[in-house]
Amino acid sequence: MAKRISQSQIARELGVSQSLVSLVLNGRRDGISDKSYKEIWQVAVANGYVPRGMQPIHAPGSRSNYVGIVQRGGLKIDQPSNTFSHVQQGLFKVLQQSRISTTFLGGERDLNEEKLFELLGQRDPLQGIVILGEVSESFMRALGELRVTLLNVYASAPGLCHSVGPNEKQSVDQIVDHLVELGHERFAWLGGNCKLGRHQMRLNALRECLAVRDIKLDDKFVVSVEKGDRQEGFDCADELMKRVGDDHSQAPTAWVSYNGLMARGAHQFALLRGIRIPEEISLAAVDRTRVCTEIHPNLTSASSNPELVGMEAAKLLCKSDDESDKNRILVDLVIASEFSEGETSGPVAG
Amino acid sequence: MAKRISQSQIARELGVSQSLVSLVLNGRRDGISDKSYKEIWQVAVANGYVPRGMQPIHAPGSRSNYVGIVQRGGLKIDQPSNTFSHVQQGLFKVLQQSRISTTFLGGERDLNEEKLFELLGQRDPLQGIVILGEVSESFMRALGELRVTLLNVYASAPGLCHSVGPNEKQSVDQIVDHLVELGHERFAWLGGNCKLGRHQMRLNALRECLAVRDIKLDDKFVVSVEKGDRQEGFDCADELMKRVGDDHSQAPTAWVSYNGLMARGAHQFALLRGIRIPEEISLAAVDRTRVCTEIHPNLTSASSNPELVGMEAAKLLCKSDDESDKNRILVDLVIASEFSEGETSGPVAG
DNA sequence: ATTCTCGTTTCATAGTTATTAGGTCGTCAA
DNA sequence: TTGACGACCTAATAACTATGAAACGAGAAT
Repeated sequence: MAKRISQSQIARELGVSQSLVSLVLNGRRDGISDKSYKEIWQVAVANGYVPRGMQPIHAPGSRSNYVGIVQRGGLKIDQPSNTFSHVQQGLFKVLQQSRISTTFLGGERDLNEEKLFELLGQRDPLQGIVILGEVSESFMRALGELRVTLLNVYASAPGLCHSVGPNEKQSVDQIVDHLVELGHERFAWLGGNCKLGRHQMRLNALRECLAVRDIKLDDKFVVSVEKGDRQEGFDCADELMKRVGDDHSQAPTAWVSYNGLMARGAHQFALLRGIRIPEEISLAAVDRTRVCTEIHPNLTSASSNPELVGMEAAKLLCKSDDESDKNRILVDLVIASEFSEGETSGPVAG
Repeated sequence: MAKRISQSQIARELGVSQSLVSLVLNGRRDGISDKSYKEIWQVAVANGYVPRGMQPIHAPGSRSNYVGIVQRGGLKIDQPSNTFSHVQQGLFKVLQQSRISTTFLGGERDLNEEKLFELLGQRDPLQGIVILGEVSESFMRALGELRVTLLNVYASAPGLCHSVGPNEKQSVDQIVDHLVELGHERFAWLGGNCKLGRHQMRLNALRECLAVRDIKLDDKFVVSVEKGDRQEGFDCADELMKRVGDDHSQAPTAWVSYNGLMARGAHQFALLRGIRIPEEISLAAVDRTRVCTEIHPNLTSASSNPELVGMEAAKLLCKSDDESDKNRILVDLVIASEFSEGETSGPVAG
């Protein structure tokens, strides 16, 4: 580690006295020329001068004023209508009671190890960082280098940090239960974000929940695409109907979609094609965000309440420093799923 | 001003040596008992010990590490699909280059003067605060007490702070121009957030733009409601069609909506009722957010790009301290509007 | 009991920073 | 020319902090 620079060195470099440097760096302005003031600060900062006596970064268990937020790659701040904005709302609700505020650090793509250090090096330490969604392991390790409590929501990084997530199995089970009770036996899957583990979890859960009830999910009616927005829901429904073709006897009567946004897209597709929901097709989504109820018809849906996910995450972060460092026990919370019957599901036709 | 406390005083208070205090406050952990470490930090912080050599606050043109964000009442973080998330994206884009991050302070409702002081009293000062939307003057004054640069987007508080906003007149003019060119002469307004000045500005702009072209906006076809979300668009369209009644001869052929969300709601209403867009009705929105293009049909729309609004706001904040305090000149920026022809507008029927 | 070891703390002092009284150098008016 | 003044800066030194070597004390090993 290079030796720290001293005020005297700064003074020598500029040909002034150490006294002057001291005065300037402590903010004295009267009786000091603007030129000196600026030059001295400039040299001080450029040479990485740091104050003596205390490095606030090392303060233990001091509640910091900030919690950082990092998003998985592929998301930008301006596409938030999904789950994560609810998570943030939950975080905010709890954290504001401790006068902690949340700060957005960036997305997986915007950040690398170097940038993270730059970003966090100089300011007061964060209470923790919440990672929204699934990020690469290398990225997670880079975050780990920061020696800050990490917490991953809607994804887990086993062994690397805490996590809070939804109960996918239960959500899908609630949906299937409801649809089977209505008489549905032929299901379709409208899948999005298919590269994410989350998609696989939901689809697998669907297969298993159907299997338990002696129903097989026909691969022909499993449509999955890369993203998970409204348009993708529309496209999936389109593709699904193409696969169904003219033989309607075996066509699925219940569509389960990866999330609420896609369900809305699929619903719009149905409206355009004159497919009546819920009379002909029942539509349900694994979701519990605002999109389910933002407009009629409300979506039949089940998932863990993302606001609760955020609230639990916040509680975990607030607690984390009481015991902290020693007992590095990682917590994985699974939030219970809630089911809501909407206007997009009904008894099977005929 | 009270005299600053020294390491030796901390040491005396705890009955340890100054050396130990020095080691601890510089973050040394090996060979130091946890008890000492915590006690020393605790006393140091409690007594307001500050490091020597430099007070970064006084650095000239020192950028703070944070910009605060405050939302108008009536919005929560989890209902962001609208304009402001784009604004935040723009802020982020520019600010991250200066290693500044944004931090959410709360909504107009969550905050009062006292809370603001609590929130900001102890941490390093903010580079500035961005106020999203229209807030009460008393709230704005409370913010003013913080002695931080303020900037209002999508609203202006004349004489109190900077502002950056869209060019409503131009947006509406572009829309009207486009629709009139297509032959439309009978217009309807689907208005939302009617209590906000923004709504009035847009509606007035529409009246004026039509007047210039010798078209009168029939008050019968001006529908305005309190909120401005998808459902409200649906409801407005519903109400509008009720007012049209059976006499279709004078029915409006062009619907202009307050924003994109409401246009989507109105579009869904049209789909349900079998009203064909754009064949029977042309639909346009004052908007430039993702909602315009998130799914087909793209909306015909015009407005200032909210991301640009955010970017300009960020630039203003970064600049604001170079000259800063002395010349307290308030800036009001108006961002040019962009028009985009979508799939929801077409030549008038007949 | 003695010696060793290890974790913790202090001593002693070199290295840095704060502060006050005073110096230098233009400028301006008598 | 002179001296008063103000803006800017430094010398000198008091005050504070950092750090390697040494000390201390509680077990563990001999």
